Amino acid sequence: MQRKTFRNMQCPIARGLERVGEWWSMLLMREAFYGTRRFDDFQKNLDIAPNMLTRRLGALVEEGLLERRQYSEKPPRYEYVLTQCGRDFLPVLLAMLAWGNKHFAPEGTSVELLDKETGRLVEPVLVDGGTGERLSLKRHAVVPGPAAGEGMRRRLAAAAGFLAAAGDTQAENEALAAGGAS
Amino acid sequence: MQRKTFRNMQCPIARGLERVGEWWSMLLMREAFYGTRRFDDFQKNLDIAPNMLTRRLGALVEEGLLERRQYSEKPPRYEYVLTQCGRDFLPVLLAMLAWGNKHFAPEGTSVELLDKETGRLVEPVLVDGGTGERLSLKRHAVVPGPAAGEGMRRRLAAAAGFLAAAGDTQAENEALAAGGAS
DNA sequence: CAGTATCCTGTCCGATACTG
DNA sequence: CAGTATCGGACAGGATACTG
Repeated sequence: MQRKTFRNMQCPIARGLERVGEWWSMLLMREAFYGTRRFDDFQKNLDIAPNMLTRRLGALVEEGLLERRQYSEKPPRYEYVLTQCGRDFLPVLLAMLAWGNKHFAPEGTSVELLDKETGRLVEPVLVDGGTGERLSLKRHAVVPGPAAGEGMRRRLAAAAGFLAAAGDTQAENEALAAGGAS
Repeated sequence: MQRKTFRNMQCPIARGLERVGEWWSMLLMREAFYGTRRFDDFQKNLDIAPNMLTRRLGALVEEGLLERRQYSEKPPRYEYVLTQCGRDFLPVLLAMLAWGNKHFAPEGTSVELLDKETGRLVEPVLVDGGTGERLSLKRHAVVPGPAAGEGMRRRLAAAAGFLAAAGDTQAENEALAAGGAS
């Protein structure tokens, strides 16, 4: 019973983790966004063993993040391209990128986001698409959705109380808004 | 030599993964944001074995995401609270939440984000804090930073070419902007 | 309540060799 | 070029018992 399966859990984060929780999965996704499509390129760029690559690639295909597409008849050749679901994963990657840059690059950043129009560096921030407001613990809360079970409702009720309270303190107040490099 | 260490890699995503890549780490962080501070509460809420909890909690403390704080003299009692670095991780969690809700909740969502002022659901979106523009493959690019080595520069040069090209296609054009539930 | 101490197992991952 | 086939090791994770 090595690992519990999170699939049946209500938490969307756990469900997401179920698909990209393996060590290589997110790195493979990063590569896919960099434009890598071929087995061989994945292997060279990531320095991953071929059998592992086969497994992870296969898993991502099965989960619907990548699509295995034949691009040559003879010899038969396949490439791996992002599906819509896979493309929607990009924000997670960019949030990770921002976080990594902010906290784990003491000697300076190696990868950055650039606004090609202004030529300035991008500061990735999470906002509400509807209002444009930065997500903040003061204004926003985590609430149960329509499919939430009884247990989840109780959990979130407790959490909501905390989040509201936390919003009152200055430190935690700012926390939610800060997405990346200050 | 079980797993390669990503610590020395230039990629900020890999570096981040090094801290929260274990299965339980992100779930522990989620719990911390829900307000869980005590060992026992983590255990009950996550249904995790106590030895594993000790290990993961200790790792997160060591990585600087959590702080172990004594809140009682006698008997000595400790609690685990988010550090600044830990709080800055929230955007990643929320991006995951949005992605999970969008793609892996066929029977409806169980956890949602609410704007307490308007009473409307939040649509988490990643934007450039400077310009307020949604991140898009058309307008934004990944570029090497000051600390990028030669290898990284070459990699990103190739990637930038692809991303620019991808920005021309409609599907991939929209992809970057969509953070969560449409 | 907040862990520590053991023991066990699954599997993630690495290394290497081989194929159409 | 794009994988498949084996083999092994390390460790994440589980179960359970025990302590101040």
